[in-house]
Amino acid sequence: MARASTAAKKEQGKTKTADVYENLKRDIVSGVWMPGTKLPIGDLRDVYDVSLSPLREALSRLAAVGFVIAEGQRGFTVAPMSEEHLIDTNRIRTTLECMAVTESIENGDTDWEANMIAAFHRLASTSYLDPEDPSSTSTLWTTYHKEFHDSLVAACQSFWILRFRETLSDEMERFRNLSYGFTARKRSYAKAHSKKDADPFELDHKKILDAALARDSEKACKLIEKHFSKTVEIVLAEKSAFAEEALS
Amino acid sequence: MARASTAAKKEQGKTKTADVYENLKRDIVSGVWMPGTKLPIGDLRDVYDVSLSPLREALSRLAAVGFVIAEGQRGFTVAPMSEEHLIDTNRIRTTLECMAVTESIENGDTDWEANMIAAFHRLASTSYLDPEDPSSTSTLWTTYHKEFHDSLVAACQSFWILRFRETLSDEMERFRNLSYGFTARKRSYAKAHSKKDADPFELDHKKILDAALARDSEKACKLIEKHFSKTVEIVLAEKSAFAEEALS
DNA sequence: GTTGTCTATAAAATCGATTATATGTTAGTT
DNA sequence: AACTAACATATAATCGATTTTATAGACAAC
Repeated sequence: MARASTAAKKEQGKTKTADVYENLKRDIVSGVWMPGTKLPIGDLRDVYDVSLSPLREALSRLAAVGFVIAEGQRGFTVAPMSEEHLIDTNRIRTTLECMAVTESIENGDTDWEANMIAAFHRLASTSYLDPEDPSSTSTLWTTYHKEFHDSLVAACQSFWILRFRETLSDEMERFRNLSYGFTARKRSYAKAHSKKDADPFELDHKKILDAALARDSEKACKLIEKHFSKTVEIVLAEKSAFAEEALS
Repeated sequence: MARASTAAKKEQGKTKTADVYENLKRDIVSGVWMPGTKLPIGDLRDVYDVSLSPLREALSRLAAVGFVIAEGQRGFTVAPMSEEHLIDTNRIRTTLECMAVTESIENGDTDWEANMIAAFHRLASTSYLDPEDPSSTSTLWTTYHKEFHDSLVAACQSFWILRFRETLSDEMERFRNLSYGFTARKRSYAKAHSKKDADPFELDHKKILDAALARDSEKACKLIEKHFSKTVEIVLAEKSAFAEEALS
């Protein structure tokens, strides 16, 4: 069976449900639980070290969001992935993300600008590859990457756009993580560059940042669209883990 | 306390969680549980006649979708409503709905057309007002109304559009149900028309249907946008229940 | 050999009881 | 009177056990 990255790790004030939710989601997005795989609550209970109630609540939430499929009387399954689903996810994500930046650019104040610049700086200063394991992306980079993109849309006022957008961002991250294309790309990238170089997307991010600062929403949207479709192309470039049949 | 419309009513094959989910959602959308209201699990347990587990699972799902707010260690609350939220909901809903019809028009076959026509016919043949209580909308009309709009987008292939769109449709129904404007409108409508007349939106629906059948997506989008904003105007026309402070 | 039914087993769903956390109240201090 | 601390109460969150439902395997009938 797949080895879950996280067992018990409860922060203060949080509820166990919230913890399991985060851990489960992280493990699904990072591919510990593969698409289509059965999620036997008995096993999960042991792995995450909680009782059924918080576990099932977390699974229910994940099912409502779309990362998990809940079938009555037949338990939970990791949401499957496919090429069509990738295309769909990227398409809707792009649309929503463009709406989000556009609004963000309209509403953003100086603090918003400052936070974007700060987020970009953190991202640009972080090694793309994990120093310990140059075949995988640094978790810190992943965090900062997410935070940078979040900072772009932080001034968007729309409750629903932000909510939907986040779901789709996470789903795209799952595709990235399960993509052989990305893995292969990272290997060759590691060979070409020595150590703590800039990441291969840094130029993209810089351009997007500049467009946002220039309040040029049209340009920002176009750049984001390109940035996103580049990702899709890499994912599609090689057969990917999400295309395999689910194994138990 | 508010009187929940439904107690136990379990269909065969379904899980209790799914039942409570549906009943709770219906009661929230129909205003039995008002926006901002606390949802004490102990009380709900009695009202819906289930134990904590399925109840909390249902609440978790509702929280993930956005109809309920879950605060760690402080339980569940009905999602609040406001004018801004109404505007936002309608705006995003309109965008998604237009994408959905456009795609549906691209992909729809003769069956799709037939189902739309059938759904429209059912809707047009149903009295808008409840014969028993002419101050409220007939539940049958509400069902057929939803089914008609669903039929329009039924040929849309996008998983995410359909999913998000449904959430927003339900949220808009909640606004309609809690709107004094709609209530007032229904009263005057009941006076003007005698009995089983066509509903006030029938012309709108007919136009939208025709545009869809003519495969004119641009026109369909415009009509839908108008149709939706008419609803928003009515809701905003008078002070509404969702604008009141939540009472226990 | 295939199909169908029954049984045994495993898994999911649900319950009632327990524990942990928050909230409200009272008493004590300045 | 205002503030704080300790307690009591109410509510939420969690657990372990029970019940229900699905699934796999054996056996019988055709």
